[in-house]
Amino acid sequence: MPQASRGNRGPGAAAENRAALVAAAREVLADAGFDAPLSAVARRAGVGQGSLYRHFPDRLSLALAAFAENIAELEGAAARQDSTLDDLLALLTEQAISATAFLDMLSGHAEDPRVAAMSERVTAVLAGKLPEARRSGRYGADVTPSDLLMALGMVSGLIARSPAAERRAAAERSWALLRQGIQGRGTC
Amino acid sequence: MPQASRGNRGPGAAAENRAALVAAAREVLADAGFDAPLSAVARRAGVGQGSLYRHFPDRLSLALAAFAENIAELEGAAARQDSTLDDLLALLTEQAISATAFLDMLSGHAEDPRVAAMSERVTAVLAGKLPEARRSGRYGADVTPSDLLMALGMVSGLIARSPAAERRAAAERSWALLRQGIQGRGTC
Amino acid sequence: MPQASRGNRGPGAAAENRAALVAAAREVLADAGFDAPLSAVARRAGVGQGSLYRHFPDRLSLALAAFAENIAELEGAAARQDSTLDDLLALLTEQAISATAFLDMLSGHAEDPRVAAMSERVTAVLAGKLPEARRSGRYGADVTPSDLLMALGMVSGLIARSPAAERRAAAERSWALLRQGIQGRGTC
Amino acid sequence: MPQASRGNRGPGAAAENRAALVAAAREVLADAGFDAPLSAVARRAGVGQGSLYRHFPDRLSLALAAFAENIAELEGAAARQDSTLDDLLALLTEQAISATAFLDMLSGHAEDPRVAAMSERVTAVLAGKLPEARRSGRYGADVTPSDLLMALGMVSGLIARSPAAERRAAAERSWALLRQGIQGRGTC
DNA sequence: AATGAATGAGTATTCATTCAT
DNA sequence: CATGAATGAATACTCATTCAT
Repeated sequence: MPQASRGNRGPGAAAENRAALVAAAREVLADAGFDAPLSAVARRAGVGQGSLYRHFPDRLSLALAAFAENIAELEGAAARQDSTLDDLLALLTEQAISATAFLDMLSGHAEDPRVAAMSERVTAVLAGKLPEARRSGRYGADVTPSDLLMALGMVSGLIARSPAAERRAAAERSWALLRQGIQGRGTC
Repeated sequence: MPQASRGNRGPGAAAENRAALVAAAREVLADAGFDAPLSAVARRAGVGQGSLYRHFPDRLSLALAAFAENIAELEGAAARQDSTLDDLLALLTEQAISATAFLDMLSGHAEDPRVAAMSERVTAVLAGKLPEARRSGRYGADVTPSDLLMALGMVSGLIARSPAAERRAAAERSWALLRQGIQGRGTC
Repeated sequence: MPQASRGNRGPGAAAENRAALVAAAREVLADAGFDAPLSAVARRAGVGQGSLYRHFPDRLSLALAAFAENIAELEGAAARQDSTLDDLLALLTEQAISATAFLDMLSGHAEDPRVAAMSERVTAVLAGKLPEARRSGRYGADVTPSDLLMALGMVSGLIARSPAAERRAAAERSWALLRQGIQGRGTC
Repeated sequence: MPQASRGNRGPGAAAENRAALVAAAREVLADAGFDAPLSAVARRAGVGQGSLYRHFPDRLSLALAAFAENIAELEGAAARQDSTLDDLLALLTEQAISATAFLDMLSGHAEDPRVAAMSERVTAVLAGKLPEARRSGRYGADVTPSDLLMALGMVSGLIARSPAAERRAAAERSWALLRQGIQGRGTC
């Protein structure tokens, strides 16, 4: 819902504007995907186009800011001793369900150093929980953190193309498949 | 390479035009993805924009026609007695590598009945080879044809976001993961 | 004065539109210079933006079309047996007075092959009259057609920065200087 | 190279800011021409936009300040007894080569009284050297200081539209033409 | 008086879609 | 039924100018 123009509220509004832009970007990117019109973000933030470009000179920098919160949440979860790799993947999946654009960005712009850094943070977090997860037997010895990131990208891509109502189900089905593998467990 | 305009060749050219549009769509959608400008298709086909819309009232109907050939090829392969499920998945993966738009369409527009019908044909083909594949031990007992289609969609989504040069590698990595599963095979 | 929208008048309007665009471009470029907004041209022509871009994919192609008439007029004048080099330069000066953008384009975009071709045509026309002009004693033996084009560019540049009311006077003063030279004629 | 922001240095910084703006304007106008973005000037000066507008309410007043140094240099050169008119024109030409915007401003905004005053100073300087120059025979009896200023404007205009690498050559060719005149020297 | 952010109008360009011939 | 042009909405991006602090 576009805010009414609030006039020039001066430099003091900078932080407020930035926050409004980030919040608006979260919503707009969630709704319309990574390629959503930036003008829509400015409009929803109740902020002039110019301010958007001042704070975020390109789409990627806006998206990175919008999803910084996702990373923070993830790292926060990882910091809790009792959290497992499964928990983190579940969290990331929830994030993907509410905004596909997040993991889409990670998979789709790997060449950008800022995106690479963000991917790295995700990878690091997953890597931290992997040894224990392997011990639990739920993760194979040869699964790497990078495999997990790729899997997340695949799940996210699938979600992105599912109608909103079916996203959770799609996520579950795809994780089930990824866990078990097509070959299934040997009958032994 | 855009065809030179062939002038107004009159009503008799209908079939020819349709074929040219389909061929052009294959190329353009492969190059520029599912969202490629339709004008580019008409241009490459050497056909007026109006004719494109007459034959194919919307993007989806054009894409369906463009990829009908993929399905035909797939069914042809399935008809050969000695072809295995692995062969068919390999073929579909090759198709995805050369034109991501194909499987993207199947995953991304499942609500359209024509797309659903096409998905159905793919599913049917896979289903036909599945029992034997299970017997070979390479596919788990609980894997459904629909799982396979979903997996294809996931692979295709991943490919779509990879730079062209890395697509084959991405496809291989993702299939490896999907086959084996994250849990790996039990040690038994 | 912007025309009211005339709706989609169909392909038959193509030539009419093109002509309207060229005419509008002549006026707009004359008024606002070579960098005038293209949207103003479309508006004045009473034509959609898209049509403008269809006919003229870039600014230069529009300007070239707009000033093709200038060249034609020049070549027409040159074709008359009794016309002199002075006449042609006077004509070009008049053209520059009514639309600086013409010669500005020739001086300022020499790298474009289409512009180069147009400059070439001007040069050729001047070259044709130069021998006789030299015999008349009004042009030095060492003056080349390219010198003349450069001189035209200088005059045009001067005109461009003069207020409209003073353009003719500026043109006259500058030609006087260029003819006579700063050193003046020796007293002999 | 843009200066790092120096923070709010308070009212005392006024003179310093002004100087920084002038210096920045010299560089930016030289690089990007008279129409360069003013924001670029403020940025390079390391000064807020507001300060720029406070010191220089419009583009012209900034440009005038920026080029005051050119005038000073010119008057300094003129003050040396052994300097000739040729020297001064050479100096002005060098100035035009390094920053077209200077003479462009003089030719293009003659209606502004401040610009007129600056032109007047240039004219006066040239006028001072003209009698002697005439005696040397290199300048005709009827050449006025105002002619010289006009010639400078023409040369500058030509330079402005030449690629940077060709500016010196263009200046030389055009001065050659202006000196000699199109008619050349009579054979007498 | 300095700062630096806010604003929004303006411009280029693209493309889906319609329509006269 | 083909043609190809017309249309205009949409979008990215830039900058001059104003203004709260």
